Amino acid sequence: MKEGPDIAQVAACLGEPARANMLLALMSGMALTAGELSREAGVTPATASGHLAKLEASGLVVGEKQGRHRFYRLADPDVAHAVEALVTVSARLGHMRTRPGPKDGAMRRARSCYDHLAGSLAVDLFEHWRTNGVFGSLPETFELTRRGQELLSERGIDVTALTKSRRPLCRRCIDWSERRHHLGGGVGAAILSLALNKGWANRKDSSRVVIFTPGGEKRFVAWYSL
Amino acid sequence: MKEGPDIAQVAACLGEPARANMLLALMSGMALTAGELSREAGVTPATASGHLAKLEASGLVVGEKQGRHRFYRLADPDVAHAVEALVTVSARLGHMRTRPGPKDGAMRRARSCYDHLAGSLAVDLFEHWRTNGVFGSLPETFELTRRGQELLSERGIDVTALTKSRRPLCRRCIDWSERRHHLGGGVGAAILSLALNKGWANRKDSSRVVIFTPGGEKRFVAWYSL
DNA sequence: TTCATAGTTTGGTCCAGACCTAAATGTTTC
DNA sequence: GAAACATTTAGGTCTGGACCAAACTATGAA
Repeated sequence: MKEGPDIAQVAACLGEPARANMLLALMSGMALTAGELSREAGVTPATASGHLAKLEASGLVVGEKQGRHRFYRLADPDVAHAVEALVTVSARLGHMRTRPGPKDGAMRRARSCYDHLAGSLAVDLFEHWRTNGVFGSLPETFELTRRGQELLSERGIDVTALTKSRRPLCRRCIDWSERRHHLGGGVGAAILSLALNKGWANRKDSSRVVIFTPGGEKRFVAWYSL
Repeated sequence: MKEGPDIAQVAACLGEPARANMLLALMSGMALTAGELSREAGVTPATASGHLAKLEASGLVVGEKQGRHRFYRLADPDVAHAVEALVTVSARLGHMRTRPGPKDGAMRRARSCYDHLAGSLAVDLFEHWRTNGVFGSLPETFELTRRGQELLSERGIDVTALTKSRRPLCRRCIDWSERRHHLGGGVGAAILSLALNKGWANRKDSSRVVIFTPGGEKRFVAWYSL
């Protein structure tokens, strides 16, 4: 009848409290089992199974069987981006379910966005690298300059390995607390896992907050500074 | 009970075909009356009125009374951004609302989007002018550069008359088939009517398809080329 | 004034789909 | 093997909400 994609089908999937809760839980980037997601959503495993089948059929999540578990994760960064956009709208409209609390500050400072780092810390990093010529021009997805490649390699990120993946190396991603861009894509993901591996930061379980230790934050800033 | 904004409430609003169609119609940035939106959505005015009340209560659209009409428009750019993100996801998943038909090719080439031109031809024009400095910066609505004003006047568009109207001179408008921008606003409308008046193109009745004659299309491209 | 048009409210029908329990299917551990 | 756990399927209930017709309100036109 009309031109254009059928956004209602996708939106309807998101517009169900149980499914929305599952997707928000998956926004941390971690794959979760069907059981964990059913608890997250507050429904029985049977109901959750139905929801997950629907989400998978719509292409919003992908499931992978592993032993007697089945792990689900967001299908791709576009989905995460859409969820973030909805979060932005509903946050702006004051449909918050929690009041701003102590955790909120930490959330604004650093959190995971899908599988990379978001928050003011991540925005600072992006800004610093951008003004220092690490990236070329900046469309939605983009590449590293030669200088950028060297800098990252020196800092322990295996750029050539990342290049082999089909995933874009760098992607700009809007940060909803800062309203500016931070770095996503393969490099963004590598940075978050590096910070976690070095012990500079830890995920707060079952939440998107990433907590940097006092020393860890200093070392992280030193690490990315040029 | 969980942290975070209540995305389900907003998503549920979008997850209803009638409401989704209304929002997509509003993505052009133009304010539309309740009646136009009811037709766009394919429901009776009564039903549409209920939907619009819901959309307004959720803060996705704002309505403004003007005489015996009531004009609705998207509440703010964040809403447009969320809709775009959903379009991206659903387009990638191939959940298109159209079935490919013979008309589809013509439709993709040129059609009317309210009162201005959309489709690949319109996107090309916009792209060409943009890269040649006809416009300044490009927020939602924007102005012509001095150069742009001269170019349009030379080409038979009375810019000073358009300036007098309250309507924005230029407006970028998302093109559904191309997923890029084309030109709306007063100038966009003037271009379409110029093409029709010169006999380069005709509207196919009761459809949005605009058919350029073979010679007309050549002359149109020559007309806008710099 | 009276008529026409735009929009909303009301009342009622009807169906999609969210939910549960119970039972079936798989997988790992003992 | 059997027992424990994870997940899916089957069957059935029940509610939210999408829809329309008709009545009502408000504005503009004749």
